Amino acid sequence: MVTRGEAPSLREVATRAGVSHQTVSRVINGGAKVSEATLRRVRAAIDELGYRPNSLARALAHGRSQRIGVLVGNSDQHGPVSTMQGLERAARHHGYAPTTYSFRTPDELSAGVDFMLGQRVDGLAVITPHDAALAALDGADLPEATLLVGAGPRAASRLHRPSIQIDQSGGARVAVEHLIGLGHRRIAHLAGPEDWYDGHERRRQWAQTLTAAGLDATAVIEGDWRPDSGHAAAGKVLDAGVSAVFVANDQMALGLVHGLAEHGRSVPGDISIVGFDDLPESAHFLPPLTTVHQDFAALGEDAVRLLLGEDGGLDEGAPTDAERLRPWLVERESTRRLTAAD
Amino acid sequence: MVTRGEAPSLREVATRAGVSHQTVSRVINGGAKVSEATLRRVRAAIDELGYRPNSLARALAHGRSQRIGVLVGNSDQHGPVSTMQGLERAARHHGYAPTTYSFRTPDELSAGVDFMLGQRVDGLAVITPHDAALAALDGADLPEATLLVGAGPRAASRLHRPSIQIDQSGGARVAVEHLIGLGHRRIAHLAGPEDWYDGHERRRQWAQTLTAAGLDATAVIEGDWRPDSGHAAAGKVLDAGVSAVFVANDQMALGLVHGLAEHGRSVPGDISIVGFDDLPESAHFLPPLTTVHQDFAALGEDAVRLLLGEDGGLDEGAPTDAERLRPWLVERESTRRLTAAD
DNA sequence: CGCTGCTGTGTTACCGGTAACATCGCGACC
DNA sequence: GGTCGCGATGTTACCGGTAACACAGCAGCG
Repeated sequence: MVTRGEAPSLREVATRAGVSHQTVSRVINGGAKVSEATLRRVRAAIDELGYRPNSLARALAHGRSQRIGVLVGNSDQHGPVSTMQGLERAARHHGYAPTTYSFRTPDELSAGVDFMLGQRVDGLAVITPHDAALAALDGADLPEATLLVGAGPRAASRLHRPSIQIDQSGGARVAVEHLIGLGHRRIAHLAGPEDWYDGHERRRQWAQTLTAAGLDATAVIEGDWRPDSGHAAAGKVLDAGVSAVFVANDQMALGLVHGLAEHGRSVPGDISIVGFDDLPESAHFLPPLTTVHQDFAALGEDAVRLLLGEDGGLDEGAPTDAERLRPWLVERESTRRLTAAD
Repeated sequence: MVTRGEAPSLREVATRAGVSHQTVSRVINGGAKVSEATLRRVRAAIDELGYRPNSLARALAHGRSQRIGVLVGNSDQHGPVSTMQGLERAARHHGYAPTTYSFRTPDELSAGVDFMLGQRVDGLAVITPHDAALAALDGADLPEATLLVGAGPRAASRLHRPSIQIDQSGGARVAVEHLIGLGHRRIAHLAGPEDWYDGHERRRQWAQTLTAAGLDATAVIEGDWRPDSGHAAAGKVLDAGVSAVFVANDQMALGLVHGLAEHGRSVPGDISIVGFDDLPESAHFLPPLTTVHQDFAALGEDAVRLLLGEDGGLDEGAPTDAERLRPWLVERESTRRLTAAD
């Protein structure tokens, strides 16, 4: 059973079992009518030779590769990585092997599409909320079965492909409403880049929620998602004279807390903070961060379902399970209620 | 150039250009002798049809898939993920397409090996420092060209495959020596699980460095890498009556700082802490964490070089560039010098 | 001027599977 | 008892490339 060197082929198994190669094929694929005796002989030959079907040949022969391509951008961030992993597991669960390709620049994304086309993947998921990256897809001839993950409906309609994403604006709303509910009236936003779908949506909904509550929505500081930019924003946050900040992700929230500490301000004593993402670390920040949790595993699951359809094809009509992809607030200790004394 | 539906094959291009399919093959592979005129005609046909070589067919035909498999365990941790990404980029740079498969249990690892065998990958990298996972490989028939990444020499020799890893013990040594140099005499270790190669090595070297300095090396608390376990260890750390702790990774260090804060202790005021990994967030922890930085991109690079060899085969003789894979200390603010007053 | 050798191109077989159809043996039915 | 029908198996072609070899045309050479 242990074989070194060249892998045995189906015909070698056939010879050894004294049957035709087609019969072996029937055995490994099951279902077809094979007599009990032949079945045993073939199985024995397979074991003795350590035979393993060549999935490349199989893919070539019946035209479907049983593989999906996953292009993922900015794979140093929690969101994309988690989505990718959720998607990978879900794909495998459906009998598809994911091939991933991570890109950093629009050019690399184009190269990734080319690569996937060459690989003849049965479906393609593009995970990125970054408009500039998505722009690289404008001219490209995407596979029919392409799904945009986290890119937002605008990019989706431009590229004529479906998209799926966690409800960013719902997440932003619960975050801001939480702060309002605690009595905060002056609430800043430390935003992600405007040309990221999630950055854009969180900012938009922050403004809208404040406006709906009759509050001022002008204190916006734009960061780049990284902790350093949160750290650098501390001065501006103080200048804005707010009592609370809705930060577009946990990494920047961490940097901001750090920066505020350097200015002698404490969280939540002087300023309340709500983040977004709920990193594994966020529960142990000082103070533990109140944040918005997103279920990336569910996103990956739904993405695969949407991409493959129940019958293996891309089914545009299938509505995503919106309830399931709604993020929720995780209350910890970085926010406090404003009292009469404030 | 934009094509929908079935992708054109090499023979269709040939027909359109009025040449044989072999000539088209020569054009796309370059190198061979093709006249200027035919070259142009074929190129034109390729463009018009939007032809793209089918990499599956190619792999099948000349027996090498130009792909390497990457099996990665515990892909929720910084280390494995970073290694994987470094490896992915390096592989692509060498003209190989990585197929990744993340596993959580030993069984999934076995399934992953099977899968990769079926995919006929030219090389296989197994990224995990976890002994229990590696044990699943004992009976498996690994491809000849298999490289263990981060598994340590013991597992490597047991499986008769080369391994590569960052110098864990060197990293632990600089961390502990840093604390000793600051005047600390009672230094605990918040360890990773003993059946992880890196956990084991860091612990071993912590003990050895202390012993070499004539200090006591008995205060060990074992965690599970996650922040929660660091948080839970705070009480035990205090009971140990130490002035410093070498923590086996940054996540647990974060949890520990949090736990100590709940006990009214500050870092580095009461206790100095050194972590390991240098997460993107660690510079903004409160206090910013002194830690050991590992260069995972370089590890991935070297891994691919080792796996592919300069000539494409696995070259066991090639020594890894030890200098390059030595981690280094990043001094920040979680440690302080003990003074006469202490 | 015929042979040699090189250049450019075509032909055929093959990689390892699957699909479609052909064939064979045997029990059931009229 | 001959024919039908079906289950079990074999044969052949094909997927889309690459490899090895064949072959035509032409320049260089003795």
